[in-house]
Amino acid sequence: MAAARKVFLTKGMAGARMQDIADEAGINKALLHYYFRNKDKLFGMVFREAMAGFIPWANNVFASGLPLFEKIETFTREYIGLLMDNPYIPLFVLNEINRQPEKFIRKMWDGNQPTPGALIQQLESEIKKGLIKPIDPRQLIINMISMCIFPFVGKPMIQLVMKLNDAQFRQLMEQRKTEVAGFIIHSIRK
Amino acid sequence: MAAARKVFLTKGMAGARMQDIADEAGINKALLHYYFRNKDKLFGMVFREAMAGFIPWANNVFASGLPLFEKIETFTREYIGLLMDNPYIPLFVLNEINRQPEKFIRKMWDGNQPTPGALIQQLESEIKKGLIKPIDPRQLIINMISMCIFPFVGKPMIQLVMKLNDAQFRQLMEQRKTEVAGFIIHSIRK
DNA sequence: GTCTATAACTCGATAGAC
DNA sequence: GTCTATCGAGTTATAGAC
Repeated sequence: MAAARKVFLTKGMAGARMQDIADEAGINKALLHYYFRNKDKLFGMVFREAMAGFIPWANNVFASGLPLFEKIETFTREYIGLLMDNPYIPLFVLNEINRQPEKFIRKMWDGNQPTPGALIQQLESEIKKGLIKPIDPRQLIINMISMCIFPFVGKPMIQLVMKLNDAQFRQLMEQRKTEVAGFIIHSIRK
Repeated sequence: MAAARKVFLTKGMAGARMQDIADEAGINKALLHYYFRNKDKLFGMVFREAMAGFIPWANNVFASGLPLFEKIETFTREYIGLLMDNPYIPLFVLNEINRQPEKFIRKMWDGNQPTPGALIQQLESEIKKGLIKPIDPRQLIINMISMCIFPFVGKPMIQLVMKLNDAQFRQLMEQRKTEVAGFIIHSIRK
């Protein structure tokens, strides 16, 4: 499974070879098929595992009883931390969802959906009370998620354009753990 | 070329088949090879064309003499507009850069790089003068690009979670053309 | 469980007729 | 230029010995 994770995450479903995975695991193709039956099943396991590591976690933060600003700080800080440890997951997941939307909805979408509903209600409530500037809650959530995830999807491009080595990129992401929340809060605070 | 564009953009290099492209174009594989020699050359043309539509354009806006806030408004509004017309480009490009970084730098990186240098200097200057709140210019640029591009990379996920059909998603993006700049400017204005 | 050998199939690419 | 037919490499998957 560790070998499959590594190969699928970096090469995607279409680009990965069972031989690559077998080599990575130090076994041969036949044994790999013996364990996992076929490529589709193995891929499905890796994919579901990748989603499972993020969605329930995000739901917990969204549905937590934290005050708005603390919730935003917690989400961005911990989400970016999670992505620093799993930088290939976003591109992998987004890719496969885009390439096979029907299959994804049919087979992978198992009631464990991300539900930003609680956060949307919280935002609407605070706007109503006049505590923060008016903004479409959906736009704010898209902004927050974008700023957390995109740097990892665009990592090679960012490193190239800004001339950063891996250590420098890592430092920039470390900085983002607090910067992103600050950026959002500055924008909506009255 | 139109057929190749369509197939490569949606399926990627590894997932695309010459047969798919031939079918899409209404010809056969042999003729496709006759025109473009091989898959790699055809892919290269599509890829370079995809990059060429965005990078020189971004450079022009970055290097334009516009005042800071107008520059941000122009960039976000027009970039999102461009992406609404070419929604598959970002995931396609980011994917191939991630999968083959060496090949990309060697063959595709032809001196036509995006150069946010002018915008970085402008931000540093305005911060020094005390006209906007202090912020790392690199983080701000990453934030801006993230909020423009990510919604298109994550489109199927967003539509699923927020229960939006294509028309509703389009409307949300139309709204973003002004919302994103407003969000940024609120955050850095003193 | 683990291996070698190979079947069955897909896909890029070419040969050669028209 | 355009087609049919086919080659040859690479890939998933299985058969069968140990």
